[in-house]
Amino acid sequence: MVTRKEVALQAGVSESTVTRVMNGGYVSPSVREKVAKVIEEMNYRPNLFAQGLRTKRTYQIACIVPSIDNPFYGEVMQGIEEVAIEHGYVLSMYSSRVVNKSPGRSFFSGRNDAVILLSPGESRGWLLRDLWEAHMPLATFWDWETEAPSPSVSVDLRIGMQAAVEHLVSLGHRDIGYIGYMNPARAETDRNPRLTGFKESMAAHGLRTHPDQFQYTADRGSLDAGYHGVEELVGKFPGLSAIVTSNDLLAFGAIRWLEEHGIHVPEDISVVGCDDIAYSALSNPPLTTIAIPKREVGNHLMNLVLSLIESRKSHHDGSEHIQVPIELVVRSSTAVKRTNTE
Amino acid sequence: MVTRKEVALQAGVSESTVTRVMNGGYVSPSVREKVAKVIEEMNYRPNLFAQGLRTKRTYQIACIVPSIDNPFYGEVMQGIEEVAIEHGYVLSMYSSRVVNKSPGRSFFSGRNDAVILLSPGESRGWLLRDLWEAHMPLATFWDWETEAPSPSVSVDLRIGMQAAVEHLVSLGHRDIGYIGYMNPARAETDRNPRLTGFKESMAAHGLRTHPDQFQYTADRGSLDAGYHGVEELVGKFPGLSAIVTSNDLLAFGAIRWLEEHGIHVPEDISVVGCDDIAYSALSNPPLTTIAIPKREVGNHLMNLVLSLIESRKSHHDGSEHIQVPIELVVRSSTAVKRTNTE
DNA sequence: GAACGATATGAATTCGAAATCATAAATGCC
DNA sequence: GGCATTTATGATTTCGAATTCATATCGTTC
Repeated sequence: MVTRKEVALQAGVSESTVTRVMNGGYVSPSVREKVAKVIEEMNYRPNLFAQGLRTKRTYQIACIVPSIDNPFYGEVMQGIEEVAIEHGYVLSMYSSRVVNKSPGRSFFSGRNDAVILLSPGESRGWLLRDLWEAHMPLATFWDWETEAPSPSVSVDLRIGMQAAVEHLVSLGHRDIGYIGYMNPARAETDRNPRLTGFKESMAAHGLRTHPDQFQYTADRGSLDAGYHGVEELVGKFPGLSAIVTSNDLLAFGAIRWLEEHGIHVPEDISVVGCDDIAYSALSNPPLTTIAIPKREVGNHLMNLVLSLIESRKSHHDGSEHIQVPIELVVRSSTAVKRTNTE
Repeated sequence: MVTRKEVALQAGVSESTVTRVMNGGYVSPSVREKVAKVIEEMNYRPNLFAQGLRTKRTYQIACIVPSIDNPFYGEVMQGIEEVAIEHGYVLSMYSSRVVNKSPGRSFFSGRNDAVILLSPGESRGWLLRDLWEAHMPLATFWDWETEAPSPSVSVDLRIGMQAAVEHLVSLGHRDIGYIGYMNPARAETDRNPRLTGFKESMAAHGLRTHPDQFQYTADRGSLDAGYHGVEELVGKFPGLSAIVTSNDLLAFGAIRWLEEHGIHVPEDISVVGCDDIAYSALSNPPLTTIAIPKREVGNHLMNLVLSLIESRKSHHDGSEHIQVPIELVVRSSTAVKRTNTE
C-alpha cells in the first residue's frame, strides 16, 4: 500500500504538504497541481487506521438489526442508507444474533462513529447499556412510545391496532383473534403495544375477549409461526371471523394454513397484518395491514445520529424523540362478515 | 477511553506487560492476575485503530449485496454470518448501490480484511478491478459457471432452468413464457444463464420460441416488475399456459396480476419461480421454484475468504471454485395443462 | 527600508497499540 | 559454582496520518 511518505518523496515535497493538498491548507497552485498528479498516479489512499487513530472518526456507522432476512428491516435500512450516503458515511449492518454471540462485547466502539439500534428489545440486555457507557452516539427505533435515553424514532402501534380493530368492527366482526410475537422473557402486556392496543380497542368497542382468542409465538416475524399459529388458534377458538396479526409475515403464514384448509380469506375469515412490507401489496390476496413508513423511519434515524456526531455529543442529554405516524391500509384480506348459515 | 498506558500505570507495570497479559507471552501468574483485574475494573478495550495500524487486521469482513431488502441475499448472508462468527469475525454489509455512489472508491480496503461480492454483475465495473488491484482477499458468488479470477461459489442456473422446463413439459405445457431480469447494459444472452438455459431447454424439447414469449425487466427482484411483466406478456402472447420467471419475487408479482384478472394459478396458468426464498413455501399458492441452497452458499463463501486470509494470500493464484447443486422444488403453482375448450 | 501580516512550506510531536530489542532474575547443567 | 538457558519484565521503535510548531518568502504600509 502506498503511503503519504512515498508520495511526498516522489513529488519532492514534505509529507505535510501532501496532507495539505488532501485536506486543505496553504498550498501554492503549482505545487498543489504537481502533488495532486502524483497522488492520482500512485493511486494514493490514506490509511484509515492511521487516520482514525488521530481523528477518532471512521465515517462508518453501525446498524444492528434483529435479523437480516426480514424485509421490514431491509426497508428501514434503505432509508438509513439514503441519508448516510448523502453525507459521506458508510453503513455497516450487523445482526443482533451476531452481536449477542460476539466475544468482544462492544465491538462497534472504535469501528463505528455511531450505532443505530433497531428494536433494541431483541438484543441482549447489556448491549444498550454497553453502548451507553461507552458514550457511543446512538439512536434507536422502538415500536412503542418510549422514554428511551437516546434519541429515538418510534411508532405508536397501539393507535395502529385501534385502527385495525375499528376497521374490522365496522365490517361486522366481533369475534376477532390475535396472533402475535411475544418475547418469552416478558410478561404478556409488558411493552407489547400491539397486544395492548388490541385489547384496549376490543374493550373500547364493548367486546369481551377470552384467553383462547390469543395465540403467542416466540418466533418473531416467521411465516411458519403464522402457519402453526392459526392452526392452534382456530382449534381452540373456532368461532373467529377475523384475525389480527402482529406482523405481515405471520399473516401470510396464517393465510396459507387457512387456504389449505378450505377457509378462504377474506370470504370466511378476514386477516389484517402489520408493517406493510413490500410484498404485502401484491400478495394473494393483497393484505390489509398497518403501514409503517419504513423508509421515513430510516431517514429520521440517520439524521438523528448525524446531528449527534456533528455536535460531538453522545446521548447523555435532552434526547430528541420523533414519533412517526402510521395508518391502516385497507386492501383485500378483509371483508364484511359473512352472515349466512354455518 | 481508557488506554493501555493508564492500565499500566494503575497496575504498576509497564505497557508491554499489559499487552502480554492480553495477547499472551511470559507473565508470572501473580502479575497476570493483578493486571487482569485492573483491566476488568477499568473496562479496558484496546483501540482498534491503533491495533489495526500495527497488525493490518480488522476482523471485519465486508459483504456487498445488490439490495439489502431482497430476502434472497438475506438468507445467503445468514450463511456467511454463521461461519464468520465462529471464527471471531464481524460481518459488515454494504449495498452495492451505496458502494457505487460512494466517493472514495475502495473504501473497504483498510476497513475490512476481505470482501465477499454477491452477484458482482450488479456493481459498477471498476469495483471488482479495484479490489483486485488492491490485492484485497475476495470471494464472489455468481449465478453461472464462471472463470472468475477470485475464489468463487456458483450455481448453475442453466441446469435449474432445464429442470423447470422439463417439469412443465411433462405436465403437457408447450407454450411457455419467460419473465426475467436483464441487465440493460448487456446483450440478451450474454451471461444470462437463466435465459440461456430456458431457451436451450425449450429447443431441446423441440419447442420453437417466439420473441413475444419473452418479457424482460431491468428491475431485478421486484414484485412490481413481475406484476407489470405478465400484463405485457399475456398481452402480446395470449396463448400461454405456463410461465417461468427468473426469480420468486417476479413470480409473486405475476401471480397477483393473473389472479386479479381472473386467471387462476395453477388451474389456468402454471408459474415457476427461481431462488426459493423463505416465503415461497407458504405463499398462496405455494410456489414451484428452483431452489438455491442459500445458507450453504454463504457458508462456502465465508470459508473461502477465511482460507485466503489465513494464508495471507489474495486471489492471485489458483482460485478455488465451488459449484453448489440446485434442484427444482415442485409445489402448487404448477399443474397439468388444461385441455378443456377455451 | 524597517516592520508586520499573509502566504507557503518543512520539521517535530502525537494518537495507542504491537513488535523488537534490551536487561534482570531464576533455573538448569556439568 | 560458574555459565548457558529460561523466564519475566521494561524500554524503544514502528505503523501512517493529523496536528502543532517553526521557519522562510513575499507583499504592504508608513
